[in-house]
Amino acid sequence: MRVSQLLIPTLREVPAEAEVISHQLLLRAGFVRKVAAGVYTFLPLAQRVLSKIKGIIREEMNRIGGQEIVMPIVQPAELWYRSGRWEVYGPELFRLRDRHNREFCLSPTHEEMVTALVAGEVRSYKQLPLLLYQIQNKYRDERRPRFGLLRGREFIMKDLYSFDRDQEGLDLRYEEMYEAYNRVFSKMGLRFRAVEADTGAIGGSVSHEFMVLADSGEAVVAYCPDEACGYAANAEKAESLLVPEPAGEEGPLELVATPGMRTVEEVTGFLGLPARRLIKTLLYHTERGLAAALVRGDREVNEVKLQRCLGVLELELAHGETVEAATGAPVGFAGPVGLELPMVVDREVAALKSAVAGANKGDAHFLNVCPGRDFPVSNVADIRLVAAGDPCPRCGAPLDTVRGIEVGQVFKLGEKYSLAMEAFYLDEQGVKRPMVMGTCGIGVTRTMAAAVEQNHDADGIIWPASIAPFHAVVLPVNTQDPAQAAAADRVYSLLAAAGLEAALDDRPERPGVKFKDADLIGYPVRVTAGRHVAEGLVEVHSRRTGENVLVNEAGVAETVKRLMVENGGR
RNA sequence: CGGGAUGUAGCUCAGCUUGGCAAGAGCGCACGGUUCGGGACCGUGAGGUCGCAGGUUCAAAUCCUGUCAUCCCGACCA
Repeated sequence: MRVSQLLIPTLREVPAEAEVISHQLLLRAGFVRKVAAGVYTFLPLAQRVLSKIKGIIREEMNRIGGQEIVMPIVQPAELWYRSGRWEVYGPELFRLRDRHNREFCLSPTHEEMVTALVAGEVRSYKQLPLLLYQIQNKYRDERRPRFGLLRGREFIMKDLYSFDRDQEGLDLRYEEMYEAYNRVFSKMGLRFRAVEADTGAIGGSVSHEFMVLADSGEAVVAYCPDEACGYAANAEKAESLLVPEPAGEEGPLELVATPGMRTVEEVTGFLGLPARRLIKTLLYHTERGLAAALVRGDREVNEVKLQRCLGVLELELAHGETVEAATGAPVGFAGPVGLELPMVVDREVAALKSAVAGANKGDAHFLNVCPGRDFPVSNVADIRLVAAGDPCPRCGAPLDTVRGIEVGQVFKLGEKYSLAMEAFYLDEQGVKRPMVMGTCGIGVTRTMAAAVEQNHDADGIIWPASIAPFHAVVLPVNTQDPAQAAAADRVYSLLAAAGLEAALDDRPERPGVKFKDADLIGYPVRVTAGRHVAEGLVEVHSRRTGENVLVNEAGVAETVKRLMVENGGR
């Protein structure tokens, strides 16, 4: 395609609204334009990248037997009432009413709809397993859209739903989806890691997330550096081995004055004790009232784990006034002794022999607090956040952490939706059974942005060849020079004949502009027809490695292919 | 949801404190010319309801009130 005819509005300056690098580069390189907060138009280059990403996904979904369908974006509330998620989903669900005042929502996901479809159309075990998927717009009214395409309110997602006869079938399906996802992201040329994950709002039991590794990622992954072990989990979910801590002698409960000592640092500094000997008591507000969470002073609460443990939908750290009203002491002096609230005790706290804790009284703490003796430890659980250096739950090696962008997730849903939507089948004996479901999703637009986050330099984007908008750009240095223009045209035709997608930058711009744009847009390979055309040679340049080779026209296609492979092509 | 900031040409921004000549600059765009291997130069020109509404005033981009939008930070670790 001729660049002079393409809509590629590149920008010299960084738009003021863009903070993260993928957002800046996608705007500057002419891939996207913002329409509203978290809502974007995809211009031709972006559309080409998205097509490549979708193509790779389709190949792999089809390979495991997936059948592509398209379901509506606008969904009747009735479907969501049936699953209970009309209430559960909260303000993130885009809700609307039609002229008859009937309630609808814009779909954030399609479990209800696809299950209702299958419930109506599938009757027999002979029709199972069934895998349906779609690549469709999704809507989430984010509390705060940000990071450009990484957290939008409208985005493109591939979602697949599997329907099996039983748990064994689901287990098999899960393996297939997991492997398919590994192939998908490998083919995209991205550095990624599959990690154990919490199942969140969609519900279900087992889940893995696929993380594109990038320092700018929002998610933290804890992983075992021992390749043979291979443990890796989202920090929201990650566990660690319980290490018994020699934690002092039992002694009589003692009240000490700790005037103005509110924080862990202040209290431990004042008393001359390590933070791991302190019990931190956090009060949380839930829809079922207040609850207390107890972790060691040197630890942080993992709210995802806590929420799961309490079995609540809302979980928010209580405000200062609430804490005072509940404990009778200002913030900083809460403790478990005598506290009349449901309590979740972290297993490390339960393991302490003697500790310091707030006295529920202003400017005072208790010494020698003994879990079990001075307060009940009926509800013990792992509710702490892992940290780098904690022992791996599988092999004990110190865990490492890395940041990532979640681009895909695989779930086992089980029978939750098939029961709610009455998706049953008859087995060989004529017995009615609920289908057992699985699901997996890939954020298509987010993957594009994540690819940029991971693959760029000071000059612009460096697309992996398999998802690049074009494989190469052919760049005549001086379009006024008939020899260069003609050589560029010939090379462009040769590349097309070799099955390569090339763009021809035939704009009558000065060379500097075209070179800058080529770098910014991130074509994996650039073929320059310039001063060496007189000798019958053109330059082939790798965007990623900077490798530059002079070849004659007959060798161009082959050289481009070689450089593409080195740049994540296939 | 709480806090902060911003809104002036397609983009980046100045002007606002202290109201007052015709509302500006750079880039981009159009035309002419010179240039042509890493975002050229000269000349000419087009382009703006100063986010929107109301108010104060002889006079508002500038002051006041409201509103909308966008961005950032936070959403409490006791």
